[in-house]
Parts: sequence; structure tokens; C-alpha cells
Amino acid sequence: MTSPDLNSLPQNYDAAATQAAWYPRWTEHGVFTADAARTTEHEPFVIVMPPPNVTAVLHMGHGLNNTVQDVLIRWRRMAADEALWLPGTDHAGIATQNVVEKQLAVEGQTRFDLGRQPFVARVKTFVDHTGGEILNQLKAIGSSADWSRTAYTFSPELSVAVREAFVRLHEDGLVYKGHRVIHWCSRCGTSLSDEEAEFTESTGKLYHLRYPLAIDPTRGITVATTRPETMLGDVAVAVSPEDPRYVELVGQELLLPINGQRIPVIADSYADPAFGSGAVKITPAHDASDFDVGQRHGLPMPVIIDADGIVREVEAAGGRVPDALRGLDRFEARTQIVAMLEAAGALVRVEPHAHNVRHCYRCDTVVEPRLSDQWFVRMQPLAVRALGVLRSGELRILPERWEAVYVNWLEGIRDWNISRQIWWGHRVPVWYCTNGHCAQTPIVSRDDVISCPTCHGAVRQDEDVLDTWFSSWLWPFSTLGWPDTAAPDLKAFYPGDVLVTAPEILFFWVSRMVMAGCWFMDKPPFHTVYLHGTVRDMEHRKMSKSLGNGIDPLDVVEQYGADALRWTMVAGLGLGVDVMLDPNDLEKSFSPGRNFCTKLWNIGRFLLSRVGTEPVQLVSSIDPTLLTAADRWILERLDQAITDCDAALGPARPAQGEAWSAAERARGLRLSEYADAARRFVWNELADWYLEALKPRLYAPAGEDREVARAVLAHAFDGALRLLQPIVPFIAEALWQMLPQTPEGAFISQAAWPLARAASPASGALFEHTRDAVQAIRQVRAEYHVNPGAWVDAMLVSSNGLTAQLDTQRETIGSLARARVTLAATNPGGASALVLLRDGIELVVPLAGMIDLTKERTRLQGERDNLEKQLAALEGRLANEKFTAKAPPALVEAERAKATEWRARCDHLCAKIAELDT
RNA sequence: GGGCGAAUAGCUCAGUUGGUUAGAGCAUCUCGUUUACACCGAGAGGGUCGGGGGUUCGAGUCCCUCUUCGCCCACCA
Repeated sequence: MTSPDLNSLPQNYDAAATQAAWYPRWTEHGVFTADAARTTEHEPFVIVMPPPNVTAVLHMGHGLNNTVQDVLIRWRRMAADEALWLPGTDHAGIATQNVVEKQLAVEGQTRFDLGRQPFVARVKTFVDHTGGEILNQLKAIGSSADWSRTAYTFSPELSVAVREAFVRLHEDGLVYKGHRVIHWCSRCGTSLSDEEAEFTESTGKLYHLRYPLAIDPTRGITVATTRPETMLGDVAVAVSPEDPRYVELVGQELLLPINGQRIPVIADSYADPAFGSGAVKITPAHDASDFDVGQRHGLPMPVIIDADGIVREVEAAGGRVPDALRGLDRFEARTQIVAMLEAAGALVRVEPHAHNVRHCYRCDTVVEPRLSDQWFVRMQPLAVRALGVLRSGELRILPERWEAVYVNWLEGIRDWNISRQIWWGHRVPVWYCTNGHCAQTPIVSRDDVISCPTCHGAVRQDEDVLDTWFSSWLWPFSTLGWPDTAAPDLKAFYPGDVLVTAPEILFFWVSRMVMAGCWFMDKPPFHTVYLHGTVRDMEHRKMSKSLGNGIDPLDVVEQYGADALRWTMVAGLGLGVDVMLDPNDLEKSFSPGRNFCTKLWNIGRFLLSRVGTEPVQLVSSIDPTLLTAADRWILERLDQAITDCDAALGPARPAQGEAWSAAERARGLRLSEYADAARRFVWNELADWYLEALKPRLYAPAGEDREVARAVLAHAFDGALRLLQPIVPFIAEALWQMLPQTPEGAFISQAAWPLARAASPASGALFEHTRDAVQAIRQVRAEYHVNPGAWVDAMLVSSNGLTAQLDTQRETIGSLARARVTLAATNPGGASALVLLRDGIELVVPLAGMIDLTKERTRLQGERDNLEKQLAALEGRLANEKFTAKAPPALVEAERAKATEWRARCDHLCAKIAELDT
């Protein structure tokens, strides 16, 4: 595709230019586009992107999440799967509405000033103009999603799916309208689900109040509360039926201070005799537990706090709220009521109290439990199926420990409040006849209802919208065409494979997707949930806008390149482990990634300039006898790297049918191990050893051997780039395009994932001796401070049959270690340094005049002492009959062999030390 | 209150069913600009695997316990 001037490649990798050059080409050539028709011949591999909020701005959490997904999808794309990564955005009801409401506030307006239709139109305009920018930002980090399928939870298509799901669940008897206490955010003006009302620990106060007996005000019952303002809505005081202190008071009436209401003392096991006074005030409309008590006892349920958090008589509260308190904010009312209670002598005492208070997950306002009408989904039947697929192995969660959390949540699942009293979202598809005399019940409908089917009068649609998560839980199939079950994409790509996300939304989203998938599609939407860690700063605090400890991924892309960003994410990513980044020192966090790219670039720059553009032979077609020890070694290392990468990443899907076997269940998705294996190959093996060993051959005149060297080199680098492509796609593409064997018009992004060769008898073991020898000579040189430029003599002493083979390595060893290498059958002795290598080979470096006999003796003695200690332990083990009897025979055999070798080494060392002594 | 996880080199972490002399990256120290790379190369130092106890021929790995930290869940007013 490009015909580069290999001699003029810049010394440093130009990330910005490469990204700008290649991303558009990939998309233009449809590299990321999946095709349902091809799934007849290729296994589909599907990841649905967790849709970011449509108004979101890219942060490191997105960077991590999408890098992981991209690595997996690029891996499978190369492995010849029909890989689909389906992107999109979430309309994020409350969050998006809040953003626009803030804009309005600047203009001095509220959404009510605009009215519903104009407000929704305004949000839509806002989203159309500025929303979804995050998807473009994802492109900047190299995300290879199939943008042609970009979905949106509030699109017309997905709206159809949402209605279908609602209506079908209603038909199944799982959607119902309930009148009960729900979590209410008075700032957002809506109810919230249990998951959206987050506990945060706070230190409040516990107020002890005394309610006098109606018949004898000198006696009374003391109750404790953290929310004294709710006392206006108290309808009873509950005591334990078994509590001797109160047994005779059950059935009596108490006088509620301030408003003088008479409330009964009731017996209910909800009251815990061991806590506080053992008596608990009951406010059914403003506490979920109290609501249950109220239901059991048929108590009235006065609502005394309205939707805006203002204290007033809202419902069934006649006379309960004194005029003086009406219209006060709930917290202001608290202060007033406490003062009034104190004045009335009803405040026994106040003490500090640490407890958890629910807050709105969108705006952090203290949640008010409030009785109201809401739509609910009965979750238990759905949860049963979601539990079943985990138990059967059709679904697994990594890291495995999250499976217990998932099970625990599903087993204790409660009904899901899906209605929200906001305007931005899917309208509840229920219509009511406006004719008060008509018998028509609420109409739950897939299609808009224009008139009452019974009286043909006017109808009005339910005012509420649905929880955003009610659209996102359908995401794995609504994005593929559901409810049209004949949709080609749905048939080809459902169920998907892996879901990649953070543990925070396990309940919000993941569990619910599983439930929806099992209910509507009869299959879980994926077989693997991969929960990655959280991006944190150096103090282990979660990165967040409010803490100001965030890192903008686009800054990193600009300063270090997208590949460096991705490398940092992946290389540090142990399974489920948090990623620690330093917002005050980008260099510390991202230089390893950049350095790796620079290194890779320079490996390529040198290698390509030596290999050139002339065609190379296929390695498989080369006569094996022409391969040098180094050639055989690097080919073997490549095979090992491929095996290691495969083992770290896979299996991609359950091998046997649709369920994971116990053996497979915890395997794969070890991204850091994968990155490590690939890096080790290209840097520590290919560059550090093979390239260095090869230099003389590459600079030699043209000939058969140079052709072999070129072929092996090109092949090894090609393999390395393929292994690295999923992590660092830009630089991999740029370099791969310059390899002579790369086909015209091909992209590494869709090239084949490398396969390890079948075991070859031509082993690379000899080159290990070469490396041993080189390292030993270098060690001696460093130890004795030999002038770096000086050449030394080095002798390899081997009395066994390795001599002839070692002879072939003399030149390589010499050039790598700056040594004149000779071979001998016996150690001539003399003033020399000795290093024992493997297989009985000795390395002798005569350093006449340089050697310090005392120092050398100390060094050898240290080595011997250490070895003898290990040997003693080993021989002790071998002398233990229990060990030889019980340990696996193969292990015992290996230990025996080891003992023999160590004994020999010890003897060698002793002999040398003795020689130095004389 | 219940459940779960973590504690291994100065830092961030690997260590697959118990079985080589416990590894990597970064950091540190020494040396080096020899024709790919100083964002590099060569060499080195550094860990009684949180404490204690137990099982076992053998424990970083399994069990108990303690300490510290973290996460999830929960109606104790």
C-alpha cells in the first residue's frame, strides 16, 4: 500500500500522523463492519458497547472500558470470527434532563415554564446537536466499533422495543401499578429505583421523643427517630408483642405532640425490643418499613411531604400539619419541629448517630421515602431464569467472585420501580379514558391510543416516563432489530459473547440484561461478563470530576498517542484489578506505553531497512537445514509467544455447546498476561537477542544465508505485529504495511491471527547455550570492570558431545559479548574467572593482570555456599522416604537429576576454589 | 449487621489444580553513546510472600485465628 523510504523513517514514532492516516482508511474499507450474511461461514463474536450517556464526555473509565472491548474484538476479528462491536449511546433520562434544566436555570426558567412538549423538543435539539460526541472521542483511541450500526436508546427503533417489552411484561402479569412507598428525589422531581438511591454514610442525630399516653399524660412512650419532621405523619407506635414493658399499653392511645393527633400503640414484631426504647414510631407514608406495618394493621397513611420536599398536607393528612409549619422545606421543618418539641417538653434527648442515608445517584439529594403511585416490574420470575443460566454455566462472570454478588442480589430481588416523573424518556404506554363514567380500564398498548375503545371519548396517556434502564436492559437485542424476530442481525448476532463493564453497574444493567435476554429471547445475551477494575489516582480514589483528579484521555492521546494510552490500560490490567494512574504525573503513567511504541518503532525501522522491500521466502518453504540455531530459536519463541497469548486471552467461547465447563470457566481474558507475552517476544527475544545475533548476517553480502535471515526476520516481526495489533493497532498497522510480504491492500486489522507451528524437531535449544555464554561473559566483564570497548578471551569447556554444536556459535557469542571464543575439553586453569553454565559447560575467562584472585575466590565461595545450602535441602528431601513414597514419581526423578547436577556444580566450584588457594 | 476480596521487592502487580533457587514493569545503583532505539543497551542490589497456629513428604498457594485496608448488600427506628 505504501512504499516507504525505509532509510528515512523518523527516529521517533509519529503517533498523531499515524492515527490520522489509518483510522479513516479502516473505516473507508469497512474493516469494522460486520455482516450477518458472513456468519454462515464464520463464527459470530459479538460485544455490545455499554452505551455512554449521550451527553457524556470521555473520561478514563470510558478509555479503559473501550480499550478492553477493542482489544477483544480486534483479537477475534483476526481470529476469523465475524466480529461485531455494536456501539451506541444512552438517552440517560434524569441525567440529560438535569443538564438541560441547568441551562434553563441560567435563563431564569424551569421546565414548567416551557411546558412538556417544548421542553422535550429542547432536550432533543440539545442531544441532536451536542450529543454523541463521545462516540467520536472513542474513535480517537482507536475503537473499532461497527459505527454503521450505532444505536441510541431513544431512537424510534428502540422505542418500539421498549413498548413491546412493557406490553409483553404486562401481558405476562409482570408489570403492575402499585401504591407504595418509593424513593423520591425532590430535586429531580421523580421516583428512583432501589439501585438509584445510593447509601452514603453520614453522621446525623438521633432524636428521642416522648409521646404521652392519652389517658394519663404523666406516662408515655419514648421513641427514637433520625427524621423528627415525619412525626407529623405518625399514625401509631409499634412495640414488640413480647416486650413486657409495653404489653399493657398495646391498644392504648398516645397523644402526638404538636398536632395533638391520637395514635394507637400496636404490637408488631417489626419493633426490636433490644433497640433503643423498644418502641418505634410508625409513619407509613414516609418509610418503606413503616408502610408494611401500616398495611398489616390497616392504618391510615397521611402524606405530609410533597414532591418538592415541602411539608404540607398532601394526602389523607387532614389537620396533621399545623399552619405554622406548612410550606416549609423538610429540613427547615425539622429544625422548627425540634424546637417545638423541645418547648413542649417532648424532646427527651438528642445524640449523634452514624447511619446510612440514601441519596439520589444523579444529584446527591437526600432521598425522601414517599407514598405514591408507580409502575413496577415483578422481578422474581425474571430473576429465576437469570440465576438458572449462571448455575448451568451458560453465563459466567469474571472475576468469579462477582458471581456470588450476582446470585445474592437476584435471590433477594425486589420489584423494580420503572416509572419516573420526569419528561425526558420513553412515555409509559398506558392510556386512560378521560370520561369519568366510562368503565374502560387503563389501556396498555403497543400503538398510540387515540380514543377510548369503549366510549370513543378522549384518552390521555400516562404522564410518567420509564426508567432509562428499562430501555438499556434490552440493548443486546433491541439494537439488532428486536422485536422483529426475523431480523437478519438478530438471527445472526444474538446471543452475543462478552460483556465488558465495571462492577458498579452489575445490578443496574448487567443482571437486568440477563433477565431481559432470558425472558424475551430465551437465552442470556452473552456467555461472559468481564468486570474490569476502576481507574483510580495514586491515593486510590476513584477519578471523578468533583475531586478534580481526572485525566482526559484525549490529552493522553495528544501527548503520548492512542497506542500508548491503550498499552498502559492493557499492560496494567490484571483480572478485575483497579488501574492506578497519576493525574499529576502523566509521564509516570504513560511513558511506558510511549516507550514501548518507540522501541517497537525502532525495531521496525532497523529491521525493515535491513530486510528491504524485495520479496522474502515463506519460512515454511525454507530447507530446515539452512536455519541457524538463532533462526530455530526465534521461530520457537514465536510459537511460544502465540501459545502464551492464546492461553491468556482465550477460550473465546465455551468449547462444548452453550455452557462453560468447570475447567474453562475461570480461564481467559488475562489482558496483562497477553500484553506481557507479546512484549516479551518482540522486545526481550526478537530485539534483544535475535536482531543482535543476526546483524553480521544482515550486513553480509547477498546470498542464500542472508535470504534465510531476511525471511525469518520478516516472519518473526510479522508474527509479533499480529500479536500486538489488538493492543497497539496504529503502530502495528503502520509497520506491517512496510513488510515486504504484506499483500497489497490488506490491513493487519483484519489479517489472520498467528498460529503456532506444529512441534518442530529442529529445536532452538542450542541458542540457549549461546545466550548463557554471552550473559556469563558480560557478567564477568562487568564484575571486573573490563573496558567496554576491549575484547576478551573466553573459553567454553565442554567434555560432552556439545562441542561441535557450540563451535557453530563461537562467532555469535563473540560478537555479542566482544570476546574471542575458543573451545576446549578441559579447563586449563590459571588466573581466570569461571562461570558454570547448563549441561556441564564451563565458561572460562582468562583475565591475566586484571583478575583479582581474592575477589574471584569470594565470589565463587559465595556461589558455592548458596548452592550447598540448596543442595542440602534437596538431598534432605530425597532422603525422606515419605517424600519419595508419596510425591509424584516424575517429580522425584526430576529432583534426583537436579541433585546430581548441583553436586557436580558444587564439586566444580570446590575444585576451582582449591586451585585458587594454591 | 451480613457477605466477599485483598495483604508478595521502595511502588504497581503476576504467581493457573500445593511441587525448580518466588517473577515482571517502574524505581534504585554501576557501566556504556559499537553503524535501530539514551523513550536505549549491559550488569547489579533488593522479598523470613501481613502476624500466629494447623494440615501435608512438601504451603506464597489449603484450613483456623488475629491485624490492616477495600468492595458489595442491608428497613434497626
